[in-house]
Amino acid sequence: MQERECGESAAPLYLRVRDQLASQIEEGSLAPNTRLPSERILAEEYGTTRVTARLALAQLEREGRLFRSNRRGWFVSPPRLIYKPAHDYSFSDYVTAQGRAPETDTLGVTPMEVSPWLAAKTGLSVGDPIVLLRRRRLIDGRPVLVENIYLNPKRLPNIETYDFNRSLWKLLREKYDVELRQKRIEMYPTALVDPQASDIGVTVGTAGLYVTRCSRDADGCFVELDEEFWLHDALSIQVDVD
Amino acid sequence: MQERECGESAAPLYLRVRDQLASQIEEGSLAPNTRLPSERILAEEYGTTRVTARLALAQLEREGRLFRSNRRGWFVSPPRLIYKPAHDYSFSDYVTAQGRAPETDTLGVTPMEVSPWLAAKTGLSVGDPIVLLRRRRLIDGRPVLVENIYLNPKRLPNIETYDFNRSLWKLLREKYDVELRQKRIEMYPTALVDPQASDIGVTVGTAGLYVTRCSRDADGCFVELDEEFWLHDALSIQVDVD
DNA sequence: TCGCTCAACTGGTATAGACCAGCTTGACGA
DNA sequence: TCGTCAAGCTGGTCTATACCAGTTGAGCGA
Repeated sequence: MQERECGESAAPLYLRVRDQLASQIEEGSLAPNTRLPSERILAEEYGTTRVTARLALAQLEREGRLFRSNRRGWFVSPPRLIYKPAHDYSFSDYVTAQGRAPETDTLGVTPMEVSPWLAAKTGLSVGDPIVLLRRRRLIDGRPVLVENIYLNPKRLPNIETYDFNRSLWKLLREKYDVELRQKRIEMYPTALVDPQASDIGVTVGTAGLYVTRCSRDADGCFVELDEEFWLHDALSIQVDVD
Repeated sequence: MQERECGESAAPLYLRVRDQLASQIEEGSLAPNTRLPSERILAEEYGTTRVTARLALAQLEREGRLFRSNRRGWFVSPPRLIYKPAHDYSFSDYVTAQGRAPETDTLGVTPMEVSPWLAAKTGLSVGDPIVLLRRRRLIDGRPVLVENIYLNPKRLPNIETYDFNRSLWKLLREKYDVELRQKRIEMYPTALVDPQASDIGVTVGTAGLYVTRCSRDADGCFVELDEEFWLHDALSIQVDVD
């Protein structure tokens, strides 16, 4: 939208380094998913120390232009995925539609009991049975989110026996004849902490977006509650109303 | 949602400092808007250096639990404002409804011409007249967002002559008989840069949320495009669909 | 050819200082 | 009483260095 106007040498050194890297990204000499030179080399190139180079890199990371892969290096962020949480598209479908390659790992399926927090969100009673499904999703080989999905076994009997590496939405429709209505979506930016950070393979404190969706069927019966922990630079949310 | 399980001394020092501060915030001994001891004093208390203390503080800032006021110190973040961008509530009304005190500053009103970027968003033609309104909004005295509002003077003649410190939404309804339909909302987390960062009074690189809304009236005529730059810890987005 | 080991690299964490710029506060003077 | 100004505080930026932990890739041996 708007670009910083300042190019003065009055700006702090780390922001001048940021500006030079940013313009290389914009002009395309650093393509998406390209790995940058190491912090030590960058520091030397710009005649400064690693601490200052890291400030510049961290600034670009906060802006969503760079990401890091644990102890492997810094990379140029690919474009954000357009994500419409109000729609029922499957992850695979809309990632594919945007020319990217989706993958899904199931991290675990755990039958458990409804906690007070879950009860408040879903309308179920504390102690009711619930099934927790944890998945990790990748785009072009990069993990971009993990999700906790709480499924209502009353509405979805034997749900834990299916294969969750395919589209859950298609599963619900085909096997349980569920048509989702009412959906409440909440989201806010926050930092990723463990266990989500290590599931995604990023440092604790990496910026993220927390998204939660509570879905009910046409009768108002609770079907599933979804908690998603996204990397902050991986998505752009889009919602149409009216 | 989920809390870190680790309390082992194996964790990095800056995360152990983070944990101690975080539990003080949770148990309430550090109330919202309380100022923390200075970085130098915290470093001494925890037997470490300022750099490490700053790592812990920055981590809590990323999580949305602390915020800083330029060269004044670190403060405990108040609860997030529940924000429903799909609704037409006025900022003042929903801030007040949540027991907080809203304020609005008008930063400027500028007639200008539609840029290519704006043309793509609005459907207007490049070079058409448009009015840019820039405002800053505060909650309990803390600036939490700045916004650029692009108003269509064809639909809203003489719009630049009104007082913008009151609700724009009420103004449109009362003076122009506008009833907004169709609304396209997009948002993504990013870092705040100048000029938004200095308008809000935070350091360049502070985490933010970019929200844009494009509104049309019942005839599909473009009314206004809104770009909002929020502090990331100030809000929680809520959208209901179907 | 295949698998393993290990050295060299990466970023992650941490110390110990330094100086600068903006804010706050209190003493002082009009 | 009120405004001014300077001292002392705050965080913001920066240097120089050190060691640790996970990744990578080259080279060796079976």
